[in-house]
Amino acid sequence: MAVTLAEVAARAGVSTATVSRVLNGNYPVAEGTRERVLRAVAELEYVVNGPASALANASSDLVGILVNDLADPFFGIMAAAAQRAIGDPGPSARHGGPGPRKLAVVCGTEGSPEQELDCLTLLRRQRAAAVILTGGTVDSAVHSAALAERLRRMAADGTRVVLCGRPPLPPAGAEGGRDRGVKGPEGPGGTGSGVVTLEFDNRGGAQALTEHLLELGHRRIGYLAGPEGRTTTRHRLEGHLRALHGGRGRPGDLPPPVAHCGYDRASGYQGARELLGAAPGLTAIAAANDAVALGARAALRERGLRVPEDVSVAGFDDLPFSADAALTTVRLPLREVGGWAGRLAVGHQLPPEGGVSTVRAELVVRDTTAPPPSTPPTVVAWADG
Amino acid sequence: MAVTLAEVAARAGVSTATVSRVLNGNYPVAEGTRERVLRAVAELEYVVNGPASALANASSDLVGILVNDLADPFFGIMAAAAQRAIGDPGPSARHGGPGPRKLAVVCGTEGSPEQELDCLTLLRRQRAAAVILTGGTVDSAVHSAALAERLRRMAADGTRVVLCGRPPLPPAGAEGGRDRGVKGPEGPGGTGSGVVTLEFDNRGGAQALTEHLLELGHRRIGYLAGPEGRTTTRHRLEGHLRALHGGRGRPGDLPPPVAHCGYDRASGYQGARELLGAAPGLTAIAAANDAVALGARAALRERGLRVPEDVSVAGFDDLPFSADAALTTVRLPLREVGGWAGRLAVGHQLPPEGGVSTVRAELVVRDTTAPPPSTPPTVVAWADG
DNA sequence: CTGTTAGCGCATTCAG
DNA sequence: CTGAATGCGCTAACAG
Repeated sequence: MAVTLAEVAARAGVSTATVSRVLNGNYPVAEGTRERVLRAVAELEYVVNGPASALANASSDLVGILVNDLADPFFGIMAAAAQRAIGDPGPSARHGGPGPRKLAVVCGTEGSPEQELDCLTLLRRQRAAAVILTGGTVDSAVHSAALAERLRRMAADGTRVVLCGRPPLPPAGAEGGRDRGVKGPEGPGGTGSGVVTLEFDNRGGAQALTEHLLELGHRRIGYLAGPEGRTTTRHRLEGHLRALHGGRGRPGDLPPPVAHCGYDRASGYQGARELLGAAPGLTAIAAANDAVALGARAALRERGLRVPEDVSVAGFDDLPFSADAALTTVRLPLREVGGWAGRLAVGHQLPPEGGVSTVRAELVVRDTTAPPPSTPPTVVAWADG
Repeated sequence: MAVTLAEVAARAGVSTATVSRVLNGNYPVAEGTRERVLRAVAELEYVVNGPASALANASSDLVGILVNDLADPFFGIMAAAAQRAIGDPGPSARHGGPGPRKLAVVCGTEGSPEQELDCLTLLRRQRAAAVILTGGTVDSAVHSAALAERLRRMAADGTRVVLCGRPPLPPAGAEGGRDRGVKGPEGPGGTGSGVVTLEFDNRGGAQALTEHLLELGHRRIGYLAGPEGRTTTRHRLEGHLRALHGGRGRPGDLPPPVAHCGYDRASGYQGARELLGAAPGLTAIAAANDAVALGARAALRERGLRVPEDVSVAGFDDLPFSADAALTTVRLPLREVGGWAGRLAVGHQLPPEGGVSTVRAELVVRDTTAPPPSTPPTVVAWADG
């Protein structure tokens, strides 16, 4: 059904071994022979059979990138950067040959642990060379133990595993299953498991943001957290609370107003309405991400509140549209980290010491935050229930 | 390095063939045997070797989804829907077994023909079961001929090919290369090439939108087209011009104000400034997509123009954030079409008659369009050059 | 119902 | 430098 190595060999008047050698460029071949082979390849429009090749040398050239939400630019940006880095020939492009370029593929998991595991299984089947898991995950001990187990096994089998924007795996701990005799040459030592982690400093970023709000003079700050039970949500919330309790702005006795919602704009809109209903005196709202912040801002404006004159609003991530909206937020170098993850996945770059690196988040102050009004803002009733 | 079928067979006390049979569930196996095998599989945590399997039956369970921009929700939404449809067991899930679930992977091409071709090569190598190409492409005869050639070859080799939100392939035409003897059993007849197309009615949508503007009374309508040389850009622009020239609103002698820009929000912001500079009397701006429209709106507001009181603004696509922004736009059922494409790719659904289906675009009127002001809007100077 | 036997297309020893 | 031979892990005929 498709041209094979043998046909090329026949056309070039050589053996399959020779063709294989020129194609892989990892073995000396006479120039003349080489040319004839290349010509035959071109004429026949030969394309290597990936599966056969993968079978023969026990590994494919495919790298999986797992994302929680394909439609969210937060993931899109990282995935695109990682993919670009992976497609890149890399520094080791010594031979003129095209080299074994990898195919980076992204899979959406909808943030569900089950789908994440499923996806890993499918990639494992394909003997993927590496997998990159992006973004936070469900904040559950059993899930993370299962996932860690699985990831460690893959790493031990030679698949490179990189966590990107996700906390490190929990320690091997607990029921460390029997070693099934199979004990191949343990891969790169280093971090104990071969899994490398590029973690975001979500706590630090959120803390810095809330501190900024406190410094401006805000004392009653609402927080729109993301969906409950996710690591990113929790870490950012922790940072927020730490700022509240640690800084000068001890906000009295009232518990800090917090509402959970989704990570999308519509959720932010809804969440802001709840928050205002429950805690009317707010002069600022910090959100778990930019989309939520923008939704909140829309809700505020609808209620007749000006941003930032009456109420300040801030987000997290600094996605492209946030700059355009002049949103105060916390910048995460998504593109850079994605590229880094990609390079790690294909071995173009060495992992950080200890296998874990924490990526700093940087406060970006723009136009949606300002000192609170001297008199509490006037609030009109909602248009509807 | 990994558990193989043979090991499972040994553990279960059966032959490899039997194990293969229970795993594929496509052949009768005694209940007792079946159980033993399944147990062995579980105990050994066996995972099929994809490449080996693909090699043995000349096709893998992988489906490629090509998108122009991973970070753009326009593609994200379609890709996510397609992926979901592909992961779905489908209507033919007769056996309780997990069945041959497909792995849908998305690859970003940055809209570049070269990368698109590269990506197809890599997928071809993997013997992908199907590929879905989403979104418009470069509007060049040579590129589309090359791509068509390639796609037809893949289709002939048994790969299912579906075009999603992209115009149909040009006819086999011109230099229809010699048939290299290889003439496998021609796939599904129908459209001649086996390539199925789900096309968006970009012209019709754009036309309807501009007609809406004309009906409101606008006579001087600016158009923010997307990047030059792309099919989507051209089709939408054509629809706009058709409305202008065909309808009641013959806009006098002046050529319609059109500016090209990128597909992102920042481009829309920039483009709107250009447009206003070149054609000051505008009372409405139609944009190639929602992101551009929102960028334009930001530029207008910055200039002190109210939307829609002074100037109307409209987009295209109806992405989620547009509803929240109350943007008048043209709705494309991205999720639905993506799902459809996914089902076509895995054969869960039959292709449309003739292999081509045009998906209607629907005008969605919201709050950013209104009749033009009775007196031309007052325009203040830009803050900077 | 189940075991045996061939390849699938390629990379790689091992000889020349 | 090159060719012949072997096996990767699995599926698909064929026998039993």
